[in-house]
Amino acid sequence: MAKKFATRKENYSQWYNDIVINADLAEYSAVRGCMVIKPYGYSIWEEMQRVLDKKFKDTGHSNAYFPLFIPKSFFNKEADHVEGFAKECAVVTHYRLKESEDGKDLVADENARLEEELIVRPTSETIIWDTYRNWVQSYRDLPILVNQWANVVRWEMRTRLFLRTAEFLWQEGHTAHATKEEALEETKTMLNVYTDFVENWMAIPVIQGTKSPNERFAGAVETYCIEALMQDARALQAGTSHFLGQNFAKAFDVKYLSKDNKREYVWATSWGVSTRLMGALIMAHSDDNGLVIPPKLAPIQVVIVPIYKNEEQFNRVSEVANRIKKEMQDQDIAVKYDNRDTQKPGFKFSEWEYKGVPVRLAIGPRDLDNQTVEVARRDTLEKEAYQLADITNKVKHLLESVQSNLYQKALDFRNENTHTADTWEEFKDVVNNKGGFVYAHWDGTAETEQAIKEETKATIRALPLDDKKEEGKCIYTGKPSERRVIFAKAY
RNA sequence: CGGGGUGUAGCACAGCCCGGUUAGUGCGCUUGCUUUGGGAGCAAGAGGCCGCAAGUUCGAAUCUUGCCACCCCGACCA
Repeated sequence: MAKKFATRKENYSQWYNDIVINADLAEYSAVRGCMVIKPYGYSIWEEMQRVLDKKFKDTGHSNAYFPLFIPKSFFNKEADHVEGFAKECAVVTHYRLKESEDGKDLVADENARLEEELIVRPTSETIIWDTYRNWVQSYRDLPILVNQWANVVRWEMRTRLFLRTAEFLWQEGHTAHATKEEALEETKTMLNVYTDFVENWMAIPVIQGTKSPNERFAGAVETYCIEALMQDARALQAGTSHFLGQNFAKAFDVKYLSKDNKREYVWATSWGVSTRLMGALIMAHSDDNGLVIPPKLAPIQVVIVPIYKNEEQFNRVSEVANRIKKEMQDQDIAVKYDNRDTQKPGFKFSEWEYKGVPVRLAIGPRDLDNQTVEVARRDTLEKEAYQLADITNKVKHLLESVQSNLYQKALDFRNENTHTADTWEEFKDVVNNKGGFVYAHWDGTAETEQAIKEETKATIRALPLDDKKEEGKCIYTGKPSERRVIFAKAY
């Protein structure tokens, strides 16, 4: 009998938590709001990093590393930026501990107070732009195309594994350009990199758009985003790419001398994705049997489970299993032969299924006699006996098929959960009873957006990039509108 | 920061109201035998500052006070 975990229908957030914990992805730590990412979970993140890092480098970027700590005064320099992040900053005030009076405890040494307090970075724009000032003098120094892989801290009140934790891992790209056009192009290039990654590796369809002023990154002129839909019909922002204009260049006085010998402020972008993508991966594909990982990001793509009654059988099965393993490794398939003799086959089936391994092979005495392998695919749970001959190629195609099937399923789901609304009543009905993305007219004001949010909890997820102009009336105020925007309840 | 809840074995919990032998149950763990094509069975074991501190009492997991931590629901957010 299978162990009982929550199903999506019963309790969606419990289902999510069960998967994170029982698939061995992460666990709560001793530190409030912070998690331990366990080896299996981290290996998925490493796959994401590997793919993204290559894409960044292929588009001309280099990695660098900037400090974890940021002098408090840096934060004051860009007004919107401070306002956006001040409420969730961790502050370092002392640099030494000492024994307390009663000798039972350690306390911050009041004689070791920092002259200037340090902020633990919630994002690195300020420290980076303070640094870039020294890197830029001439147009010949531009562009600067730098990315950093780092941890950041945002002191959240309520946290959820991967989706929102006080500390999280991410990458942040920070670029500097001579012209506005070039910076804008960079912003869009990186949005496309993210789109390509999320759609073709994570197998999650996304909508590209820009953010409304309310949802825009603190300090950005324009925020581009990709929005994905989870299985509970809530939206999740999967990545953002910001056009920062000259805001940070002005705040940190970063100027260059142009060809015609004029002092000009540089133009900036920043862009990032975080371990939150792990949450997206889980919620987009997994089912009531556990995690489902798209093959292109699976740390283990194929697991081989031997079935045997005695040592003699085990040896014969292992011989075949090891041969298949070697053959697959030569074809760059990540394969694991689970030859533990401490667990039974049924246990292994369940375990690997719960951990989302895309393809499972089982080999037992019957297969040896018939020259077959039992092949099970995780996405559909279908099992089929394959002839042993040419198994590697067949599995390779199967992996491709799983990958595209997952994408198609996610796309179908999104299409089924995308609606339009033309009146306020209709809008409320869709948001409350159906969920999903709702295309609706909006008068373009922050007040209306705020009011809609307060009454329905739905926010504007994106002003889609590929939309067509369409005359209409704002669902809330009835004022004229030129286009539909996408509303949804979001993570 | 508001409202609610919980701290007892690695995990999930019972016991507390109504104080009284050696603090239990399930899962997990160890050992042995039998098993092995979808989470095995039987038997024998190991494992506890009952969140912390003080108080009441002959006696506290249980009653009182204080503290701490975490979880859930709201406001804020990638």
